[in-house]
Amino acid sequence: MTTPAADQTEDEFLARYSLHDHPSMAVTVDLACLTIRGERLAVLLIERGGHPFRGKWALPGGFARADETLSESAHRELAEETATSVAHTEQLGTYGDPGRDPRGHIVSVAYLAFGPDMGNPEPGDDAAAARFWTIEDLDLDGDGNDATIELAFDHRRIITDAVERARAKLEYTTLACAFCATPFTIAELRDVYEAAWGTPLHQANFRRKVLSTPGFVIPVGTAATNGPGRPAELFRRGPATRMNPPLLRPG
Amino acid sequence: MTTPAADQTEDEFLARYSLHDHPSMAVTVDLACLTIRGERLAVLLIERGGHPFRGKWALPGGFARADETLSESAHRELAEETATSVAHTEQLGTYGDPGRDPRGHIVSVAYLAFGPDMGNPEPGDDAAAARFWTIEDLDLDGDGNDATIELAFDHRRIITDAVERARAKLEYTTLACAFCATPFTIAELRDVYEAAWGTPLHQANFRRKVLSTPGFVIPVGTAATNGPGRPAELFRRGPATRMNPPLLRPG
DNA sequence: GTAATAGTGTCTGTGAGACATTATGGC
DNA sequence: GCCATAATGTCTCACAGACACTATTAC
Repeated sequence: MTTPAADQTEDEFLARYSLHDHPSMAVTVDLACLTIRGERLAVLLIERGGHPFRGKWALPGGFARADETLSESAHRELAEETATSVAHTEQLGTYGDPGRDPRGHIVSVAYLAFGPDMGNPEPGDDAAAARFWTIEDLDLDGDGNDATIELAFDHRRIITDAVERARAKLEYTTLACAFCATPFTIAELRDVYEAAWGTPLHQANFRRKVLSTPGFVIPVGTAATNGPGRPAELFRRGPATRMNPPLLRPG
Repeated sequence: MTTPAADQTEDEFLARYSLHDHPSMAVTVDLACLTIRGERLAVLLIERGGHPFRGKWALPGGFARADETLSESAHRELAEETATSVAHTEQLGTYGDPGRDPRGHIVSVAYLAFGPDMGNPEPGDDAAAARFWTIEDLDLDGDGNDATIELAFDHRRIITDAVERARAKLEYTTLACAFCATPFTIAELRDVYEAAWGTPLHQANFRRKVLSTPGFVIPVGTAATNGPGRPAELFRRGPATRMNPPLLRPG
C-alpha cells in the first residue's frame, strides 16, 4: 500500500499509484432471469460445458470487464449467453463468501431479470444446454437433496434470494407487467401473481385493484376470443412503478 | 482463459488453474451507518487523510480480504474505523462504474448499518476526522453544489440509495427499533419515523399501530419522568421483523 | 339454448385518520 | 390549582375480501 507524503498532490499520488498496490480478486456477474411458464415461476439455467462444475446447472454469467459498468456487463452477458429479451433488470446482491468458487476468491454480483415467456434460448459458448426450470423443480425450500438437478457454486442461494425478491416486489410495484407480452389481459396479469405466489387471487378484487392504481396499465383495445367466453380487454404497462397501498399476499 | 480438455477431471483442471487466468479488479466495502441525531437522520462520514480525495468526506470502508465473507469485511471495517456499535447491518448494493475511483477500476460493495445515536466516534487510521452529518447537510436532493461539504467517489449516490432504502424499510419492517437505545418509549420510536421521513405522525394512531403488530415491541416497565407529564411506558424490540400491513408514509 | 370467460354491483369487516377525552406526573 | 405529556375512546371513511349478478362470446 502506498503511504502518501504529506505534501504530495493528488496528481502526483495517482502517477505513482499502481493497481497492484491493493489486493485484487475476480468479479463476475450472474443473472437470475425469471419468467412465467406453464403457470409456474421459472428461472433460466445453463448446463456448464467446462470446469468447474461441468455438467451442473448454473445461472448464466461471466467475468465483469473493467471498461463497463456492472449493469452493462449484465446486459452483455444476457445477450451473449441467451437470446432472451427481458423487460426489467435490477441488481440483486453480491455474493463473496470464500470457497464459493473452487478456482479461488471470486466475487459475484447477481442481477435479477424479468421477462415474458419466450421459449428456451439457444445455448451460448461454453454451455452444453440452456433452458428454463420451474422453481418447484429446484426444490428451493428443501435441502436440495431431493432436487432433480444439481446447481453449481452458490447459485441455489442466489436463486432463492431472487425468487423471494421477485415475490416481494410484486406486492408494492407494478413489475408484474414485465412478465407479460404486450398487450395482455387482466387475467394474464393475475396469472403472474398466482404463479409467483402459488396462491389463487380473487378475480374481481384483483381487477379493481389494478384498474384503481393510476398508471398501472393502459387500455389498448379488446382481444379476439379463442374459444367460448367474453372477449377480454387488452392493456399495456403504464408509467407507474409503485402501488400504494400494496397488493398483499393472501394468508 | 483456460480451455478445458474434454477428458479433464475437475481436480486436474483446478490443479492447472491460476487466478491470473481471468481479469481481476479490486473490491472494497463501504459502510453507510445511519442514526437519528437531533431529530434528524444522520450518516457517519470520515474526512480522508490520504489520496485520492484527500480532505473530502467519505463513507468509512476499505479493501475486502480474500479470507473473509463480504459481511465479515464490513463488520471489520466498522470496528476498525469507528467505535460505533450498530444494531442492524445489511447489504445495500454494489457500485462498479468505471471512473468511480481515480486509482482504477475498483468495485465497492456498500453496506447499510443502523444504530442508536452514540456520539461522534474517534477517527481511525488514515482518517483526519470522523463525525455524523445530517442528510440535510449533504443536500442529497440537489445537485450537490449547495452542500456544505464535498463527498469523495460516488458516495453521494451511495448515501442517497442508503437513505431511500432506510425510509422504505421503515414502512414494512420493525427496523425502527434498531435506531433506539434499549429501553425506549413509543414517543422515541415515533421520533425515528418522523426524523427519517421528515413528516409528523399522528401520536395515537402510531401507538395503536405499533402495539397491534405482534412482536414489534415488548413492554419492560415504566420510565421515570424528566419534567412534567405522565411517565411513559418502556419497551424493547420484539422478535417480529415485518409489519403487515405496512405503516405507510403520509402524503 | 348451454358452457365458459370477462366484467360489474354491493355488502361487510378491518383498519387508518382524525378528534376528543382521560390519566399521571411536575410545578 | 395549571401545564405538559402519555394513553385511551370513538367516529368516519376508504378499501380489501367475499359473493351475487350481468355481459359477451363459441358451440
